[in-house]
Amino acid sequence: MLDIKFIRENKDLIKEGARKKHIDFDIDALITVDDKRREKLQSVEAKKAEQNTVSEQIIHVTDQDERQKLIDSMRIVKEALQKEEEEMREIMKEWQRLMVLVPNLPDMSVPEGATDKENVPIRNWGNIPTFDFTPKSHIDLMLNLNMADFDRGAKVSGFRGYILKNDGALLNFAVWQFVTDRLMAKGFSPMIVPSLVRKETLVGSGYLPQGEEDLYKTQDNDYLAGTGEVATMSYYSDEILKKEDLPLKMLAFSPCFRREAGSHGKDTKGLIRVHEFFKLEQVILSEASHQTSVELHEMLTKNTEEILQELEIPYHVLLICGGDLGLGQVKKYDLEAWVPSEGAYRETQSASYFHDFQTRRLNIRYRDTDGKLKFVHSLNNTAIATPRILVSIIENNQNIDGTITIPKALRPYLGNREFFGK
RNA sequence: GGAAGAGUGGCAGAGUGGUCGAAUGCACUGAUCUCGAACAUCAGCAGGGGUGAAAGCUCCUCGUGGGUUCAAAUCCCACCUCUUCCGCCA
Repeated sequence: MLDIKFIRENKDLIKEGARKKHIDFDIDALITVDDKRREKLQSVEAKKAEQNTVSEQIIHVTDQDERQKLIDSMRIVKEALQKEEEEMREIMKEWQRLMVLVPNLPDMSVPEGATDKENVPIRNWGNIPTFDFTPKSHIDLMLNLNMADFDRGAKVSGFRGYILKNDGALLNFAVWQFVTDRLMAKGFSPMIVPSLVRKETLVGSGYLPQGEEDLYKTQDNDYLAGTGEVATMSYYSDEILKKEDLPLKMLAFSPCFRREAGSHGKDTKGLIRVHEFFKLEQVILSEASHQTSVELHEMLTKNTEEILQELEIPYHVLLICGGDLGLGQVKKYDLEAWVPSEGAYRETQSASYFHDFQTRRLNIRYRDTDGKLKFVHSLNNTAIATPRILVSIIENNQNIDGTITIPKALRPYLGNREFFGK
């Protein structure tokens, strides 16, 4: 959500931003509704002011006739006021509906483009492995080594179900612990946050009402969140933070649930796209400064790159184009890891910043040195998502005999073994 | 699942129909005192909106949303959250 004053004063910027994001938004319709809102507001307030003034008189008037006359006159004002307030409610409904559709402004450095095809690769790391044999998919590799079970996963859990077992389970634990250690060393506080959240929590973080389709809902009208960001951002909602505590760096672990409603037929096998997965998410709340947001965004991206580098996974970084940005995002980098069986990079991490777009709705503020309350800035980036990242770890490190070389960084977490399958 | 109670400013806590945006204390800020600090004394100190160049004027907010009333923190209804007790369970 943006500030209506800012919107009114920067109509052209908003228009240009929406164009760049390829979001169809009629700003003039919003301005028209806002004009109505202001007009009605003034009229309502004038009546209330009258009501307050006369109420004051009623208290002090001793003459009973005079008093009754005042009360009668207020009865008329009251009726008119009730009618106008009803009109105001209607206006506000429309106003709010439009306000949550206003896209945040993309950064200058965001490239033009309509779809993910126009995202711009800005750097590569690592050498794509060449195999003198036909590389197997993680599905075959894991089945052969008894690290996973997909048939029984589907039997138990349904479509896209999976079970990690033995070294597959241990590898997952190792990845979590490794990433947690690295980010704690960079000042992130580890947290385990709920996936089962209230509707208000999702509305506050902007995943509802738009994202209803992709969320699981319980019979108590709670939801299963698709990312730990939801609970983590809401953690400080309606609070005033201390400036000296900023930036708050959180590393949130949570199970994540996605219905994948729009992805039927995509990635139907294996661990790439599943309904239930786990994520360690970096979330930052910082002072309200564009410069700080930019610096922290680069830092978040670097953190994740370092993790992939230590895991020895070839990846590239994409600068996301306007049309592929979310409503609130100012700028986003996606990291994609190499998947040999597909001969392609697949998205594993995503780093964005929002300025105060999220925190305005969540009402997270701090008192700045000038004494004013300001909305904090928010940023987030995946630290690691499992089991998807296991795909790249396993496939890139496979050997001709079907064994898997364990990346050095993970060995301390796996009893200093060098291989799976030996 | 059953029963009872509670939600007021950054925090604690008073306030049961009009003089209440709200006593008091703590915290915080400034001044005085001091070589400096602590102590003490004095003063200031909720958030948001409208209008205005500004000073100012004005509206809203006592968990949330409705209602009663000329008038609601205060009365009524619904919902949310928390606490305590009983039951059940890990």
